[in-house]
Amino acid sequence: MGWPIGKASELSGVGIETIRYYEREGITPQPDRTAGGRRDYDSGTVAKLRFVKRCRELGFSIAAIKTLLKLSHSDDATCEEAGKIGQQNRVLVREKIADLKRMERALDELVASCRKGRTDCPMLQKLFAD
Amino acid sequence: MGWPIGKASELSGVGIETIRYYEREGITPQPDRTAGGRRDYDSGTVAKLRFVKRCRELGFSIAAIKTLLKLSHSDDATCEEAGKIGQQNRVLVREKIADLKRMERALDELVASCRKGRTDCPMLQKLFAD
DNA sequence: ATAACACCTGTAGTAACTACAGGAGCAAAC
DNA sequence: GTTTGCTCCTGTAGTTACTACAGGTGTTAT
Repeated sequence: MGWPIGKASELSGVGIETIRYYEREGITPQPDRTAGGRRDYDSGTVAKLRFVKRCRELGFSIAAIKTLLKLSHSDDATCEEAGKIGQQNRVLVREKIADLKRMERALDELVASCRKGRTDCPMLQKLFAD
Repeated sequence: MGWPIGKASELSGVGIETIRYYEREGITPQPDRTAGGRRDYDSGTVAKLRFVKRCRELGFSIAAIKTLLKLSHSDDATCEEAGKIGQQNRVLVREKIADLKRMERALDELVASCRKGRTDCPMLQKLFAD
């Protein structure tokens, strides 16, 4: 007897509905069931849930996490491969940062001249310009 | 006779399927139709499409863009309100940047020690740790 | 025994598109 | 005048990673 889904959720930080979603999607393994048909989690599956949670917080896609989980349970040297996936993700993260910084700078400029009581709006005008 | 959807797409930079989506969603107005039932765009609607495109590039949500479009066609002084929406969006953009920077720093550290030929992987170990 | 709660399955909704399938209009070449 | 090839039409389904029910069952505490 391990833990029911509510406890697994608490221990891993993954929401109950999300745990069932990960199971449906084949990201985490199907846990045992109790006589009454309820999910019964062992520490290994809880660890995998925690792993998925941390990976998501680092911006990894579900597809990448599936690969990382497979790698982490294979015998061959997988450090290089795992590192590559981490680096690829970092590239994506950096691209997103660059995009958002561009947005921030553009917004700074657009918002700067908006003021109470103006009848024209320079921001809207610039966005509408040819 | 204005332009067909393909030309409107070219002029505005919005993809054809996306133009039809914006119309369905009530973001942009329904254009006139030719005798044959094809969409016939005028310069005003093309301008709105370009506006939506620019707003999306600045990170505005579709809901926010709907409001901005309404504001831009109202008579009362809307500069303050528009500016507020811009500022709110900038806050969201900054939050996203902060999140992504946290991810980037964490990834830097995790990826750093990954190397070819290692049988253990410090990255995977850290992600799996209790 | 009953009330309250945790859990079950299955389905639908979210944001903002994107990608078909299957059909019809239209312009130019032959 | 018809055939080729292109653009366009509607309607529906898929994408990502969840989240939120509805309607029902198991378990625990009083």
